[in-house]
Amino acid sequence: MRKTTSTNYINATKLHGLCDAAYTLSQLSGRWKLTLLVKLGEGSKRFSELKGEVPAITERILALQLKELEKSGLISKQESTLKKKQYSYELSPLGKSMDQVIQSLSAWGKINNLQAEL
Amino acid sequence: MRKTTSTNYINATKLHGLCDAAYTLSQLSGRWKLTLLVKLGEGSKRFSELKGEVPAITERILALQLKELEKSGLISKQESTLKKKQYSYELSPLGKSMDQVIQSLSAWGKINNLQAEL
DNA sequence: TAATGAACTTACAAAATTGTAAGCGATTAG
DNA sequence: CTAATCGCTTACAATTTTGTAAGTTCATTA
Repeated sequence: MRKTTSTNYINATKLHGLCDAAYTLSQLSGRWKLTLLVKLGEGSKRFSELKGEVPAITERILALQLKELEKSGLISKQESTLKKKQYSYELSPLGKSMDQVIQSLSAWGKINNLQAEL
Repeated sequence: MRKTTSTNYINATKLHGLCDAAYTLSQLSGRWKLTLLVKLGEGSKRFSELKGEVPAITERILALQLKELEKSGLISKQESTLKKKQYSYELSPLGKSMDQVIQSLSAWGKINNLQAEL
């Protein structure tokens, strides 16, 4: 939980007021969020599928990041109509509207991320 | 300084290997970096000008973020030809190549950052 | 019905980032 | 010559993020 009285928190808020780009970035901040959005861009997936596609993430962090993405409205969680207690995650319309942003980020990375040549 | 043996560090590296977008994001991570790039997109500026335009940042953090941006090659630091010990910062070609990314981030924020309506 | 697996949660610890306060050397203004 | 300003740096503390390890609940499988 964040302390809403800390300078840190207050600064973040101020920043979002004066820089739209920084606001967008804040919605994506968290080690794995962007990658999760990319994966969910391929279609809806279950918790364990995501865990499988991003092996290094721990269950705790995966749950945490999914919850935050849900809270910011970028993804939604659905319960299967067939089986109870079986969920899947998918991009919400807001999440889909990030498409252009994600494309740009990927494109720049593709050109400049030399490490990815491995 | 980052500990290159920590799981945290190793995970970041792995992630950049499997997601270009995440790599790009990592170049922008740091509370104020993106906003500094936006400001420098308007033209080259001096340390104190940047401090003036982003009041909440402290000198320590400003120096830190500028140094990191320089190290990742997104900006460059020039000494004035007229006066010694007077520097200015500007976007490097690599920094300018971020233009499309920054545009997307700004555009999405403009639409979705309700807080900016203040 | 006991065992298994999915999707988490909890308590804790380590690491990373950000902020506070003060100071310092060079240069410039007075 | 002296004081003020610029562009930092240092030592330290608070905050935030990320990871470890273990446990829980419900539902399906054997």
